[in-house]
Amino acid sequence: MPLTIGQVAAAADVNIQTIRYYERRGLFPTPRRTPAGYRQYADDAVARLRFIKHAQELGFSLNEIQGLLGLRVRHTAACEAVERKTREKIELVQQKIADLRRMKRTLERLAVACAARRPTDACPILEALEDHGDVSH
Amino acid sequence: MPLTIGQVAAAADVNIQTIRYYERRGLFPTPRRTPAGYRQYADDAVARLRFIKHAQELGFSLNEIQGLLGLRVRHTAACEAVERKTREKIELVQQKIADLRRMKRTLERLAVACAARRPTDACPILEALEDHGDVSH
DNA sequence: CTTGACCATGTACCTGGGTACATAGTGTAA
DNA sequence: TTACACTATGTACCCAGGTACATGGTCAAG
Repeated sequence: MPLTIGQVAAAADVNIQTIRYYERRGLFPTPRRTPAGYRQYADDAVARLRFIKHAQELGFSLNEIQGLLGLRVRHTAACEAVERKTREKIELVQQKIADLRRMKRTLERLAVACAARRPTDACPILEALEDHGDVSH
Repeated sequence: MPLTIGQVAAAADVNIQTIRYYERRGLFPTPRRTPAGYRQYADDAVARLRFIKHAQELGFSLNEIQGLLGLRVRHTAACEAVERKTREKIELVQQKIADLRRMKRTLERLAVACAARRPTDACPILEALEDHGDVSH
């Protein structure tokens, strides 16, 4: 027995508007309608929303997720492509981690300099940020 | 001798529109004008833009940067506040790194499962994403 | 004195990922 | 049958951080 959009939204803990937004974006297939025009969903709609949310948590954009969902059509044949995309995403995530670590080291260096200042010194953090030199790399 | 907005933009490698945008946002003081209405900047405008860019690279939003710039008014007195904000930002960055590491571990687990699949299996990555279980944590 | 590069303003547009609101139709339970 | 919750559509709005465009004034060189 089919679900209404509200039931799907509640089950997946998502805003109704978000489902319609996904439909417009092409992330969600256009569902069957009741004679009155109400959208009718099967249970797999909830699974699809969960898929999208999980993939988002893993750092995939909606466009990327759309690609992943598109690959699902022919399951076995697509698995290699999905794995390739996953490995590409791992690379990106690793790069982000490296950037943030660099950022963190710089911030720590600045905080330490600040803590070590003599009372009347100018703020070393602000000066470092103004510096012409390469603060962040 | 004062600089035009175009000279400042070129020196800091920033779009002219961006400088006016910063002015609207309150990140940039309203500069003196020539009789014809042209903005006139001193050299420190370039330093200010570099400050903003460096701080952005370090993960500060424009609102946060506005706060930092505001603190510059009374230099020595503000240093402690700047240090505090910097340490808060370090915490946030550390949190982001931890999130990304978690994300990376999950992606790696999925990629490995995918590589180990038998030819006719369904794709374990897609199944894991659909799963009701906790994929990302 | 005209041409072209620069500057001014205001407004609209962009990406990403939605959310909100107005207005109208529907379904159901007391 | 009337009240209320739910759904439909279309449109506008939100955040951040800008970018682009239209229209007009200014300045310096030739």
